[in-house]
Amino acid sequence: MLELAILGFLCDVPLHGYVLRRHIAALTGHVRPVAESTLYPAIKRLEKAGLLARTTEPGAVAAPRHVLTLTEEGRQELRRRLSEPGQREITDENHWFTVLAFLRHLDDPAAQAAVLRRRLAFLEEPASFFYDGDRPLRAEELDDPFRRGVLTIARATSRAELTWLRDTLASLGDVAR
Amino acid sequence: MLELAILGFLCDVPLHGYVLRRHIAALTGHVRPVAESTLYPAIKRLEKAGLLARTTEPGAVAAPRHVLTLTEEGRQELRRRLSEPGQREITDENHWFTVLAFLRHLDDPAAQAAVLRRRLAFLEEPASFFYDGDRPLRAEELDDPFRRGVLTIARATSRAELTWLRDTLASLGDVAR
DNA sequence: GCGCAATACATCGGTGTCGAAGTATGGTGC
DNA sequence: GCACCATACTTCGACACCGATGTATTGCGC
Repeated sequence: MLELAILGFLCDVPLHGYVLRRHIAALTGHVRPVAESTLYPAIKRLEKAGLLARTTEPGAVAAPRHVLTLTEEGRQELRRRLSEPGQREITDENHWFTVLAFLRHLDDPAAQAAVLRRRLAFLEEPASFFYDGDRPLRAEELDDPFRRGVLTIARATSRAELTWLRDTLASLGDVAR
Repeated sequence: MLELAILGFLCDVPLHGYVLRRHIAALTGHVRPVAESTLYPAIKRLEKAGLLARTTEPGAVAAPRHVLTLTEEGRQELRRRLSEPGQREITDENHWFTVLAFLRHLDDPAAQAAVLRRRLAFLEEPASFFYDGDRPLRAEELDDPFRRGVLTIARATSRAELTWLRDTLASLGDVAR
């Protein structure tokens, strides 16, 4: 998720670590802050893997800055991660939103639609948080107001996302089935 | 989050690891599966900390089962974690839902309301995923349909949750301010 | 009688993440 | 002139988490 965000931001324009950090903080920071000591090693990993290159510039205001540029391999890897996301990227909203934030970098509408369809399939299968044996419980069946809240909120999210997914798939020229 | 779920489930009734695993899978598994090799060490941690006790029973169907019971310290720790959740528990929906799933174990309505108010405060402060400088961008201002989706979905979730939060706070006898 | 799934738990190496602290520079307030 | 903050990046130890693999038992289908 973090690596995807790094690749995604650098795909637009070269950045140095500090600005990248602020970009990532804006994207996911209010929900899940990223520590500096997580970001910089992640950058190193990606650099070591040849996905991004670093050129040192004298710091405009402070310490020397490492301007990071996505390599061609990095660009390919970004497209690979976007077109073949892991299951966690599909099911976990935090990860999913990161995929969505950069999905435009996948220039093939069919490939974009394929990713959206995976999320659609996930949302369409009946799943709950609370069960009576194997039977998913509906909000109305719960006494607990807090658990009822979970289902109420999840349902609202799901509904909004299903609508958006179907609309967007249609506008991508995807044939509904 | 995992530890909270373990404590929460065991607060109701003693369970052995395998059943606990299925309970947790039902609660959060469709979004974020928990590996066996994560659950059992977590159980050991909690046991070592004196939060739960283990009694070995001959397995009804297979290997001997370790029936886990929450100790009095465990019960206190659960209440502590519920009444003073970390910031991540408030901001990250995955964690927040786990808190909500067990918030009823906090028997004081005022304490429950205090937790809900923290989430309310978080949702009420203006935050986006995408910015133009410091100014949060609205869905309508985005060209990217996928980023627009993120904002659309997040807004729907936020709206539903705010409604639910205010209703529930009112029914808990909490005075709106 | 054999394979296979489900039950039930344990171990282990690799790695991602975090908190805390450290280094260094330049600008601002007092 | 000095503290303090923002910029910009690094190092380190601790540890939660994961995938793979192992062990053992019971019950089912064929």
